[in-house]
Amino acid sequence: MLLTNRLVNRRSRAGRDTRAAIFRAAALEFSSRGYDGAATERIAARARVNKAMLYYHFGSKRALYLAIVHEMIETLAGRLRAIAESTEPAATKLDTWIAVIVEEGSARPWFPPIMLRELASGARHFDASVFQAMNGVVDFVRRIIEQGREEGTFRDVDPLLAHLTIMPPILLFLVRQRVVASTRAPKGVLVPLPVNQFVHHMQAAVRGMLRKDP
Amino acid sequence: MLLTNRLVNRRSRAGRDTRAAIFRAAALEFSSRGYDGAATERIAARARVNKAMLYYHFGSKRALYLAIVHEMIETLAGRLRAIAESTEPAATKLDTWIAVIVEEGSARPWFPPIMLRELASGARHFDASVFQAMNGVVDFVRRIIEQGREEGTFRDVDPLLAHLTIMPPILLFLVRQRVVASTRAPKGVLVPLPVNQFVHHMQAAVRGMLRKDP
DNA sequence: GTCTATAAATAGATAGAC
DNA sequence: GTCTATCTATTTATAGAC
Repeated sequence: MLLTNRLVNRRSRAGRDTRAAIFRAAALEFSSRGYDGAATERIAARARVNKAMLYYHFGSKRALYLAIVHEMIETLAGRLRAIAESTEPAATKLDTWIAVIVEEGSARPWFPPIMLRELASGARHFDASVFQAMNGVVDFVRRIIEQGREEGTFRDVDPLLAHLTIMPPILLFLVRQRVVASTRAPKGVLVPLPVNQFVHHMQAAVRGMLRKDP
Repeated sequence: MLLTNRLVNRRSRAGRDTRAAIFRAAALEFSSRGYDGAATERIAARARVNKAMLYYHFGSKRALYLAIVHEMIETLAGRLRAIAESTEPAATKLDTWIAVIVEEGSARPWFPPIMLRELASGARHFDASVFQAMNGVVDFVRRIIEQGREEGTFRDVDPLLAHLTIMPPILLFLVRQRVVASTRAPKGVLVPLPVNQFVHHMQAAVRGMLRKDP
């Protein structure tokens, strides 16, 4: 009786902590090794629990992976939707758009590597809801470009092509940042670049891509 | 004695054919599954030879992988060097630059996925000579931008940032093309895009990024 | 050069005690 | 909820016949 008081919504405090530890450990393991390269053994070790806990809390390696992917995709898509639906000028929206992707990708260091690897493998481990979120994001780009054209500041650019020009450099920059951070005496392609400088560069590049006159 | 006539430079005709078959099969397997996900068993099956042949011809899974990476990086770096060293105007060089990356990436369908996955994992399986080739490529970009500034057509853009804006969209576009090709009733992020349209878009976007006026 | 057979290690997943 | 122990399949790699 007293024991059940320690249960909160079918899951104990310790249970939620363990689940969160596994989630984070798995995110890092998947991000540095990829789905196939990730070992449930190493995930458990990183989370300082036993391998069996992983199956108790998530059911399978695949389900654990999808939990991580869903969380990151839906968080980002939610923030990008808010930008598209705000009342700013289109040009300002795109500046924020870039800053937010960099921000969310930095807050979840596992996001860029996982996303890149999935795209490289034809999104082999994604499910329908992930594609739905991705399609939503392209639709937000479409709406922003349409707004910019109505405001007379943007030229006609295919939204998918625009998206394919904005997102990849950010993902690659962020994975590069992490390689740079763990490299001593970096040079060449691995010289450090401040995040702010990159954001400003991307904002300028995207303005150049959509500018009406040239 | 008659038998040795069939040997060519220490390797028989059949030996070279087998080696090439393994090379190609491995490139496709690595590209769709990644280094860890790739199985030597499946590579051998794709090449229609026995698994032991892979070790006879290449020594190890890692050596086989590096042979593929070296071939693709050095071929591309060679062509990009030729562009940088040509006598065209800088703006023309960048148009060709983009077209050539798309061309080489299309000729070697395994190139974009392998490259993306390596970057996602911090180039874990690369060796020093690969980094050297990558550094060379950034240096070619630097020279082209300097030329454009001397010609008075380019503004001052960090060569590494420029490279990080040009290469990633191309890699992502090419992996996307292959997903699209194997998807029926594609929509949203998976609608087909003609390669020519993408190349023109990228050329315009890069011109916009480097244009002097603003 | 090419094969079959197999060694040795490691993977994902589960049973069952507590 | 958490653990130890273990099952089964698959992995990279090699030995040895031809």
